[in-house]
Amino acid sequence: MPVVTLPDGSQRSFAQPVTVAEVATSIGAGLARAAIAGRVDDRLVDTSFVIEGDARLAIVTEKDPAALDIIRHSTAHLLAQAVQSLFPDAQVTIGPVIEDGFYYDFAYKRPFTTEDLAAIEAKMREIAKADLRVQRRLMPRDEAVQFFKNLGEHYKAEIIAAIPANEPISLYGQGDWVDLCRGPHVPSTGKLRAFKLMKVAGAYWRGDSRNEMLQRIYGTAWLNDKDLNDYLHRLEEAEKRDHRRIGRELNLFHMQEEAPGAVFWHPKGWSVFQGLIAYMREKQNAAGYQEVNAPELMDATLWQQSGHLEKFGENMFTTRTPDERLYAIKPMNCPGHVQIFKQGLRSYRELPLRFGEFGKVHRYEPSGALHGLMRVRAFTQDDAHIFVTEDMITEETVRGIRLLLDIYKDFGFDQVQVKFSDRPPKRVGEDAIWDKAESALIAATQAAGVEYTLNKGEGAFYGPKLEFVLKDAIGRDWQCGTWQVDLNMPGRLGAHYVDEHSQKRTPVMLHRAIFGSLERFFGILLEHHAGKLPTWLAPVQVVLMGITDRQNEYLINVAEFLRNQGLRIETDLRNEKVGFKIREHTLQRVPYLLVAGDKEVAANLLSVRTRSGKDLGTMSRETFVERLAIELESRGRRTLED
RNA sequence: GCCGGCAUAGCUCAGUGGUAGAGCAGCGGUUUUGUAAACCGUUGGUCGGGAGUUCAAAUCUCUCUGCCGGCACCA
Repeated sequence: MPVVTLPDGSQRSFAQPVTVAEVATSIGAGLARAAIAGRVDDRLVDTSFVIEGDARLAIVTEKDPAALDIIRHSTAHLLAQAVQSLFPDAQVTIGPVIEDGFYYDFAYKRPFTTEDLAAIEAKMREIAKADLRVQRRLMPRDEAVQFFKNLGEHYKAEIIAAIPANEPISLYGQGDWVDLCRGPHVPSTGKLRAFKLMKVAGAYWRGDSRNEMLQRIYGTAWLNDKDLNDYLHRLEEAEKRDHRRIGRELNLFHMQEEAPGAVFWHPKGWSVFQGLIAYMREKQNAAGYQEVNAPELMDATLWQQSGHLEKFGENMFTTRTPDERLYAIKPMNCPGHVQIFKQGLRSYRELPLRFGEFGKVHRYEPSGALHGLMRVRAFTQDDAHIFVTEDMITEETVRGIRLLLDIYKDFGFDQVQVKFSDRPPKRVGEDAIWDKAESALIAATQAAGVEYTLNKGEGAFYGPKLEFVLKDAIGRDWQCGTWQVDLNMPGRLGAHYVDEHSQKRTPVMLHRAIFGSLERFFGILLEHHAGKLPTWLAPVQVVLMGITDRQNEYLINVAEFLRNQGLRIETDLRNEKVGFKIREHTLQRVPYLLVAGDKEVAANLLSVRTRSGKDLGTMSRETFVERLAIELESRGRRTLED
């Protein structure tokens, strides 16, 4: 006699065990039709789930946040059924839900083509339309292994064989097709309406590059067509933000075949790049850092000593010179900074000693990893190494974290997530040293009052690290900053200081980067702002233009004035209509367009227009400069529009 | 690195074995113009590199390079 308690507190009793679907029907036909799954005592189940005893039950409809995942999961099954219907000897493997959709990996004798994809999608619609019932059944594990082996599904059999023998396996069937799955699923394929297959790609079996490559089909699925179309629209918008496209359109930089993974900075791009460096230099100087510069090319023996050649060698560029010496191009700045530290006898009184470098490093990245500015082989780091005593780790880390978060705020990144990465499998140094380094970093992080998540085994080969992840305007995560505690490298490279008892001690080295790679940070900024860089960074801040050539003299005069105020300005005196000029400079994302016609000249004013198309009216050149100064000083927190 | 796709004018792209095209940009001219595209004319290509098949290759084959989407990698 199960008594079912509904979310509103009302209770219904039944004479015998009932299914979720039956309870829904007893409440109303509309609810029964809308039911996607059930939540029995907070556990998600199918609508066919049988409630044996007293339980709390919520009918999961589209309004429930869990509905979308269930639909995506069921759509993955629909995909697999369609593939096996069209390609019977394709084997299924796994098909999980991912952000915005799902994928399913198949083993097949040949890669799927885009034509196959269209056919598969058509088949999916056909099956969805047939509204097949989705049925769950249980099978003992060993029987399930045999069942899938008999079907020729060796991957599936392998997955099941890894499940403990006493756990029964649930199988889901729709029509004549069946798959292993934990569930829950929609009650019938007709519930799946808004979906689209996106792309095919290779993916390694079990995510291991030593294994064979499977065919992965990606799809997206939503509650309705509107959500689906919104999603497709979002993708288009994201593509318009692509930094590679903006970089070309705004003439910021280019890359070419002869220099894979390296950037040719054009004047405008380099202006922004220099702006980033100038900003960081100012912040670092104020925070007690000293800027240094170390060689890009150093003898391989030094890199052997540091451990880089052994642990990092496959990512390093080396060069053999005519005198038969082997040099390595630096992939990191730390060994160079240790050399600077080692010059002369260091005293504990000098610590903390903070060395910063805008160091250009080269790393041989796998060709398939290269991606615009986001993943390059030659890049500039805002890299610093802080030499401290063990006692200083906490205080210095607290200061460092504060500086990092402060700087991110200036760029409009208020949401920063922190990850703690502990010892990786490939590392130098004794475990006892790692124990010490990890606990010191955790203690310091806690002292800074920062929440963090654990990133197991992802530390640097010489020490644990904190990673700072920024969220951009369209919700994507970007790992930028890093803070690392290193109890290994200084000792390996023979760095010492003399303590208050005249004892030689090995310093602790804290590695730090805030932008990370300036190239990458530049790319993130471009995408975050969709090319509309804040005025303080914009390569051209103001363009002056006239209506006819009668205003030229006036404009040249104003231009000189603005330039003398330190603004980056251009004049556009071309024989073009003002609408045409406005269009061009707006597309170039120039923050402010100043227009002068005969009226403005007569009144000694300027008509001010923003790149977002807003008309700010006319004002004098002095007022414009004054108001712009507020925007520049506040780093865009207050603009002319405010 | 692995799987797949792509590579034609500065950019975006047509061109499925038979004389390389369009729009925009550029250049020359006309136009003196009021807040997101004035008009006319015109230059521009070893069709990514190399090899092969063919009477004939942008087009078919092989190979190299790069890029794009994933996977792996991101020390």
